[in-house]
Amino acid sequence: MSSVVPLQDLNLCPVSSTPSTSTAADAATDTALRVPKLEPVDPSFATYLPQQQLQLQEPTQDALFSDSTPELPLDLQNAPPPQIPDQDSLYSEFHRVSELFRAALNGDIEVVDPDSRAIVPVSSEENAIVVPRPAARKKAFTRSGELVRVTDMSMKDQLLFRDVVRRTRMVYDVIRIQAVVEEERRRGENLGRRARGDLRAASLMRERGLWLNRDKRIVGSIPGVQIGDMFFFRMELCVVGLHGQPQAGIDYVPISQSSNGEPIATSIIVSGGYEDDEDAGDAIVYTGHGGQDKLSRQCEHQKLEGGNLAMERSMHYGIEVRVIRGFRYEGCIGHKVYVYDGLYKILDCWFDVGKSGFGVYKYKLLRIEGQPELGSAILKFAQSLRTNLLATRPSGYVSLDISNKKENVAVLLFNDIDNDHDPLYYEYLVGTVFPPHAFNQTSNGTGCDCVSGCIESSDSCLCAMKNGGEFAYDQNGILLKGKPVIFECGPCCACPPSCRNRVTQKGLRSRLEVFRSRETGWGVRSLDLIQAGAFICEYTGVVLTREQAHIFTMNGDSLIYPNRFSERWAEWGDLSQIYSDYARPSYPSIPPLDFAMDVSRMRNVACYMSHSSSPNVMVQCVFYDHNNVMFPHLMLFAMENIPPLRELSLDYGVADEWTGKLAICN
DNA sequence: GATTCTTCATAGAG
DNA sequence: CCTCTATGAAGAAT
Repeated sequence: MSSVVPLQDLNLCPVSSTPSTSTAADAATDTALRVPKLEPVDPSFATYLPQQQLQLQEPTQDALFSDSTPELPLDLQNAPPPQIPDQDSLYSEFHRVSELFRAALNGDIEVVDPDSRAIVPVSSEENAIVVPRPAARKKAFTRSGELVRVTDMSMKDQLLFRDVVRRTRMVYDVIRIQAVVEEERRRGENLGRRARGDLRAASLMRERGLWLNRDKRIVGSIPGVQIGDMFFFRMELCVVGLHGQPQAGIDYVPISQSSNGEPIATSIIVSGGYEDDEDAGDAIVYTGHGGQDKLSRQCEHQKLEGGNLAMERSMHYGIEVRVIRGFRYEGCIGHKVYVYDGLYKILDCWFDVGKSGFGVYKYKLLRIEGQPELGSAILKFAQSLRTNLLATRPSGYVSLDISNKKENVAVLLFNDIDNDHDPLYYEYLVGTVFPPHAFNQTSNGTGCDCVSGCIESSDSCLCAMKNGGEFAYDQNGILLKGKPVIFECGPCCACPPSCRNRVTQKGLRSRLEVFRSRETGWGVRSLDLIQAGAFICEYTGVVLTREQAHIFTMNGDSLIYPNRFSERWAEWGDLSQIYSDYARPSYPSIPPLDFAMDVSRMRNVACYMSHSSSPNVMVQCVFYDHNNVMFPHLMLFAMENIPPLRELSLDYGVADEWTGKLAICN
């Protein structure tokens, strides 16, 4: 069970800032010692929790946002008083998300605390006439200043919050990408400033009350955000609640909202914006803000105010700070990536003369021990692997390409824990082998005739029509929306290979590595950062019809049954609840998958992926070389940003004790 | 409350 | 590569 530790009484008991090697949990205990009035966890919370979990057991994207979603009432000041008991001690973010789901699932909308930005009923007439006043909105959207620390998360809680965060980020990403696509479609291919999808997504989600963790100011880790998680935009950090400032480097509770009149820092971004920073990973010397001109040149002395004072106060009270690092990163959208690196203690603070000759405040931070490995260090390590593999990791590589150049990117085989070389003994299968009659359909001859490339705005592209009048991918090959099936352009199309509607047929793009682990046997990870919605690889095998599978002599568990994969694509990209006027085209569907795949002799990377009930990879059915709806390609896409060297996982859709991978590969 | 100020963004142009 | 500029949004301060 989770509990919330209020920090509001911290002014009563200042604490000397001794260097600490404690963990976050220890830190909570420290606070408990310091704060005489530690509020007990609300008993009602205990009964609340299981209910919450029940609510979330069958979450669908549709359920997340009901049609009757959230228009805020015009005048929040006159709104009825909150009906929520014990609002102070309840972890209200938990509550708010629960209410979203409850309302969406039952259609039964309750009045909830308007300050929590949960669903509030509004009559339809009001809704129709009124444009909400900005002022009213502003008030409703302000962040709380109440400091809490979330401790004692059970495994169930962690999975729950992980899922909430994952889906929130998925919505953010999809709005962001679609905003850019729409903007381009509207303007045609004309020049002009590109739409800021990152801003658009954030503001839209803000209107809908979908920003997380605004009801409390969380000290320490954010539920559902893991060390090493990667983000491409500062606004996304705001949406998740990891760092609430869209530009500023220090996030803090301001004096005006602080219970004791002192500002308290909760998170910082280390992004190289100040020349006096010194970043050694576990230890950081961080520069305060201020004193810069418009060109980011230090031109005057910094003052001990705002975030600078907040940092000093956090040090004084021994409050840990989240650290997010920003890097330039080629090959990703925006060319910048932000990595959550965990919690740091502020050990020291002093006023120093910076390189510019002007005075700056400096803060010595040390990473709290006992946390998972530094995400940014892994990123750098992976970068080094990509440029100089064997120098970086001299031993452990069993093969530098198990595909034998069949894939356009080498697939590595790594094992540094035992002598198992198993994956070497299978023939590498780049594409699924379908039975010959799969290609004998009359519909095979259909393709589009967009000689100069497919443009979906024109009605002439047959392939766009087949996909419900739109393409499945953006210009970077990112999946916009999961569908029962996707038709890419194929050999019968007149469009060039550069056509936007050809993605999975081009094969691997990221450097994958099959690796041996003590926990999960063989697994798969990537040396490259994989963006959410990106194509990863096909799940290949030799297709057997039901009859063939039946007479097949082998043990049935060694076959892959594609209809068992859980249909995660349905969670990806459905925004019909965000845009109320969103026209949902009717997508073609296909009959239930009725074939098995033999991977006993020929296989590719995919079958080494581990099973997870909260996977980061999903299956999407795709056609490109034939149109026989009985036999789609099983294409794997990233469901979230997958950091380099993090294990890929699939929901095989079976009971946890049965994993396809284990049955097949071990 | 409304307005001003600040800010370790972003995208594109030169 | 770099440097510069326009646009932008949130939150803190006033």
